[in-house]
Amino acid sequence: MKHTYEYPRAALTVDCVVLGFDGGALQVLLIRRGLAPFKDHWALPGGFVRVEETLDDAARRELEEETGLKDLFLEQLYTFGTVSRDPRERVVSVAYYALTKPADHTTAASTDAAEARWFPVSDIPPLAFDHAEIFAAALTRLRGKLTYQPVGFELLPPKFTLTQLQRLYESVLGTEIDKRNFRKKVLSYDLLIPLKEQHREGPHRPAQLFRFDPVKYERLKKKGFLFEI
Amino acid sequence: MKHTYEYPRAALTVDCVVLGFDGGALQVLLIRRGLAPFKDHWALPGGFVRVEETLDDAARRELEEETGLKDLFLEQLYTFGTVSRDPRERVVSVAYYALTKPADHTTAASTDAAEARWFPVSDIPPLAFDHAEIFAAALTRLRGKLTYQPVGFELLPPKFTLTQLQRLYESVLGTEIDKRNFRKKVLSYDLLIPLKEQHREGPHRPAQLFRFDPVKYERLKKKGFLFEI
DNA sequence: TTGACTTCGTGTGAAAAATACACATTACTT
DNA sequence: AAGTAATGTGTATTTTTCACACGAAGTCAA
Repeated sequence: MKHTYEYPRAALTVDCVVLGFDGGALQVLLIRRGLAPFKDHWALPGGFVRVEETLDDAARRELEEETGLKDLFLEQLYTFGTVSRDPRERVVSVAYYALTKPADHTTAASTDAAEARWFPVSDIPPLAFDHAEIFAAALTRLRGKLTYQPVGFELLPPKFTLTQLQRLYESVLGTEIDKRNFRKKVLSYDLLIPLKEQHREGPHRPAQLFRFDPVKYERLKKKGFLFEI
Repeated sequence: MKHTYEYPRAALTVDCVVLGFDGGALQVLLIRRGLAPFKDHWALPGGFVRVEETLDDAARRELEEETGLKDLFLEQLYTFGTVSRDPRERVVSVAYYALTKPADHTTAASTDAAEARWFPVSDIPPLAFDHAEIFAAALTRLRGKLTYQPVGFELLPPKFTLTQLQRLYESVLGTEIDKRNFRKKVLSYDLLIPLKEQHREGPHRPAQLFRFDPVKYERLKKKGFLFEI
């Protein structure tokens, strides 16, 4: 069936920058394109927006179809509308970025329709279309967001140690942070709940596990609270 | 001429939230719709994106066509893609927000194709489509941006007094700021150049005029500088 | 069992930044 | 010349940020 309009229309797509943290470095999930243009190049997962679904729905659908990931933190980033960003025709892409917890990673790896792979953000291959630009925007956004909103927890498992949290901040922001000052600060917000469990690993003192308290955060946010590191 | 595609496509529009400051309150520029749907309702200026122009270009073109404003600070805000936001058909709108200096205001008033009017943001009429939501997003963005980037100058004339700048911050952020502390802080950034002129008005001491130094700001920004109030 | 090793967990003092606060100055008006 | 109205300025206090070192708890191997 054909669809006809009085004026030419751009095609509308969504593209997702999926970020994860493996404990050491920030990673991004890329898929290898099976079709032209940019066949066999690495690209961000994404695809066309259907006419009866919202943009958010489209992003979640494409993400699940192409990577198997679902129920993750997802936020609109920016809309890219350069005229020739797609060599075939005018395509406007609404970019999203998503944050995944390590538990989700395996899910992603298993559901391999097209090839999907994690790359450390410091070392990614050339990307199709203007995806390098979109990726850079996502990274900038994450860095900005991390310093004034508690999104870091989206990248960690539900139970985590303060050292893991600090490593995450250090590796995303590219800075070194003093351990005592960092702990003092994050604990002062009273948003981390110490669990009865400890994290044992290696021949050394085990670490206290915490979980994030999103309910308390929502309450604080309504009063105009900012989570700053 | 007709344009046919294999799958149905959403129409793509831009909408602009144009904000101005008249010295007392923040204002938004609205136009009255001449056509259905929402005929005679107030709405944000905007219109369809042409297939051969970028999103930014479309926003600037529509703004000039509908309000006569050009060369203003313009930034993409968010893309609104709810399925039924337009009762006619699927329309996805890329929203922008723009900041105007008072000098531009008159230009806007004169170029009256459709009726355009400034409204204080605290008292706007019911808006067409989901424009109230877009407007709210723009206001939130401006408030956020004002506190960590020097965008306030985009809302003031090229030469302004520190009191005018303070009034702007107070009225956008909805807070009262101590005069001495405010002046100390903004001057400490060394981004305001005192002019040889003074602003005389009324039976009282005249005020020193300043202008913003965007060149110095760009230099500082590259070194990772944040303008915080 | 003891000592070596490794990461965890904690407090204080100094420096910098944010905040609270009041009055003389300058011009215009009558 | 006196009244009025907004401009312009400094200091003391509190809060926040920053720099910095060592004992505790566990594993492993001799």
